[in-house]
Amino acid sequence: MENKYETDTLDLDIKDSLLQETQGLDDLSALADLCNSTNSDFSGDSEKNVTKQMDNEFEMFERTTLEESYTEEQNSKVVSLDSLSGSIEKEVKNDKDIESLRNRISGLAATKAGMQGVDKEKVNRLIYESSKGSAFFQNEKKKDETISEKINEMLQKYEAIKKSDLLRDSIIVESKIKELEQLRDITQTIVHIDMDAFFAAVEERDNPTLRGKPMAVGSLSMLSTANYEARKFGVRSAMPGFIAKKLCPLLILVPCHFEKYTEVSKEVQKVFAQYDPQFSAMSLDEAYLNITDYLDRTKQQPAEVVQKIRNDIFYKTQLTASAGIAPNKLLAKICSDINKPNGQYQLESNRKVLMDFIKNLSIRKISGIGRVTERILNALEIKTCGDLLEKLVIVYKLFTPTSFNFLAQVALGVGSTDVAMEWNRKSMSVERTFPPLHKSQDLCKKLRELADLLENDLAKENLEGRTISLKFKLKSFELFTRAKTLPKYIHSADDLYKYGIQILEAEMPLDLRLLGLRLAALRDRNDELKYGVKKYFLVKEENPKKKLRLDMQNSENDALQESTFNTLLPSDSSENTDTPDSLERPTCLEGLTDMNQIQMYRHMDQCLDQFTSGSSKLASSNIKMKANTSHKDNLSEHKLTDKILQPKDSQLSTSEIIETSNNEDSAIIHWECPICGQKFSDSSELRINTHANVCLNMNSKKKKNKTSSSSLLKRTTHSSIHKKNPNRRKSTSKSRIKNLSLLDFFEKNSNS
DNA sequence: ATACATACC
DNA sequence: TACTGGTATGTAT
Repeated sequence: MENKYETDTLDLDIKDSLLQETQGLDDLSALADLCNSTNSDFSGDSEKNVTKQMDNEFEMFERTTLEESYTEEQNSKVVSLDSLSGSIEKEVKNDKDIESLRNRISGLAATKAGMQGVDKEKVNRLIYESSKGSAFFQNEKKKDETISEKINEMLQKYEAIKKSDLLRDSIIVESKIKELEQLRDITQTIVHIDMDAFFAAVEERDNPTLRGKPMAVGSLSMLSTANYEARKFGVRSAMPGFIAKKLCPLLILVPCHFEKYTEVSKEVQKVFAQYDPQFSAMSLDEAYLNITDYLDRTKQQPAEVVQKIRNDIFYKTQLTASAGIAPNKLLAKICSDINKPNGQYQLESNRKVLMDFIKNLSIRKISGIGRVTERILNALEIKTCGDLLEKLVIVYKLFTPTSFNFLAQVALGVGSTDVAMEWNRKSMSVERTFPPLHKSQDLCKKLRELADLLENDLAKENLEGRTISLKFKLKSFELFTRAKTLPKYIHSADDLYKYGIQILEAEMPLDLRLLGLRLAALRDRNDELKYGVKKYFLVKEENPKKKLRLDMQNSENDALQESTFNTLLPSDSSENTDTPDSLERPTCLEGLTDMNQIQMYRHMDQCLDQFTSGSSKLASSNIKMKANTSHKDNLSEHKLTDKILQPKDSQLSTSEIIETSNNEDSAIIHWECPICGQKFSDSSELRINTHANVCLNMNSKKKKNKTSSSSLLKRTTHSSIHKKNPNRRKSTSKSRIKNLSLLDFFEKNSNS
């Protein structure tokens, strides 16, 4: 069977060349990006050594060659970019890029061992032809150049730093290392389990005809996963099917059956649950388990337990899995790859063993270090975790604190053992690629489809959100996002469309190949009921017209809030003795019922519509349709958010609304806006916050002067040591933000 | 808060 | 002909 696909010779050649040039992996760069821009495996697997090496081999070719050409191009940029590109153009014939790409990949991969200096001409041709033929390639190339620039900047810094005195920094880094050593926990037994070529394996299982043949799950546009036969040809996950077909003409494409994989995944996860009920699934085919308890209970060895898990999986699903056993997630993940497929690897829970293990480990193996970071680190001559440890001072000087923290942990093989952490979602989105569209009508239709899809998904989890964002991918593959935080929570397709279209229209005309719609700042739709208005407002008992007051301290504490509700509040009043007039404005909190809600809602909607639709008119940025305009031109145009939000005459319109809708007879007044004085008969948190936000936006834009309070909202750059996800419930942090912005407003008022 | 980039599967 | 889709997070402004 193998002969049929002529894999034998290829195999050998590749193995040979790999042995001779293992360090070829060190030269990394772009073409991998070009052929594989979005990362890696869907059903995340690489394979057993031989095939794995083959993958690497292809990558190696792609990367080294492009690296060279880019470097060359960049160097010559200094001299004369025009002359160079001109010469390339003359030099190169317009063969079909398809053909040449195939030739290069298969041909050069097979002869890699001897092809050192061979190919500059060929490579130039490849770039030229691909550039000419494919917007995708062009875009990737541009991205790559941006990275190269960044790297150059960094290297310049590096030169400067090398000369400086690093003693102080070394001490800091040393203490950081000590700190991490203290933190190191090797008492846990963490397992990372990863199904082998998951999607493909399921398809093979259900259709044995496919076995032994190169096969991939996906379409001509994109593959999810390839089986091991296919991988021998260089076919990989996240590769477009039409390229895979060129690498391997006999490749069988099987369409994706996601529901089926989900079903199988459930079976697999049942097995996981028996060994660790708290296991965390990273995707359909992959999970972390902490089997420490299980080992204690059953007095078994890790390796035998993991073997059992894998047996169970096979028994239940007829599918194989690979596993890594290690003292933390970072290491377990790496280990699961070592004896893949259908194998496992245990890393002893011993500091020395583990340090030796990572010493020569390519940084790229670490989850979280992708090709960009890899390139950057490589530029600093950091290729392994050992290098990383050695050069940690440099890393400290050149990277942000967050990145340094992460890399320091990597360098020491320190990782989280926290498998049970619950997850909660922060956003929900849908996006679709289509043949480029430019007619606004068509685009609107697409948006509508997305809105319907998203509404559906949101409903499944009973979510609503107030930050809506659109994603645009131009025909040229350039990517843009536009987001807007609304003054109210939304979830319906109508609302998603209504607000989405405003953003979309503001950017037209567009020539898009993809449109995406996302909703963030989510909360459960019941939260509005659960965390009622009392949280934000406290009442001064002795005052007949009760006072409104911000409650920052108690916003998260229902019990406390309950108890203080009928008292005047503020424990923090001492520090806020300078409270502005606005706080003294009488606000009625009597009878927290929801009378006249319909009218209220109508009013708010009008108010909001006024607010938001006024904004879209002002927006006029156009995402460029042609490659003529430069990216930077574009960037400057993006800064129109302020304009969008500028209320201008919205003050007027609001008061108009007040007058029209605030019918004296009908409304029982429950509260009065401390900002604009508007009276409301509704008491729900959402309405009040919604209104407050509108007012805040209007008023804060009116006053241009910034106040000290804005520093409250500023992020602190030097943040936590270990960026562990605190996983707070959403509404908590959000309440805080709201309170802050309200406070912000009041302080501004007091200052003016 | 927004835009964009990187990363993961 | 044809280069994904969903989510999180880091970085810069």
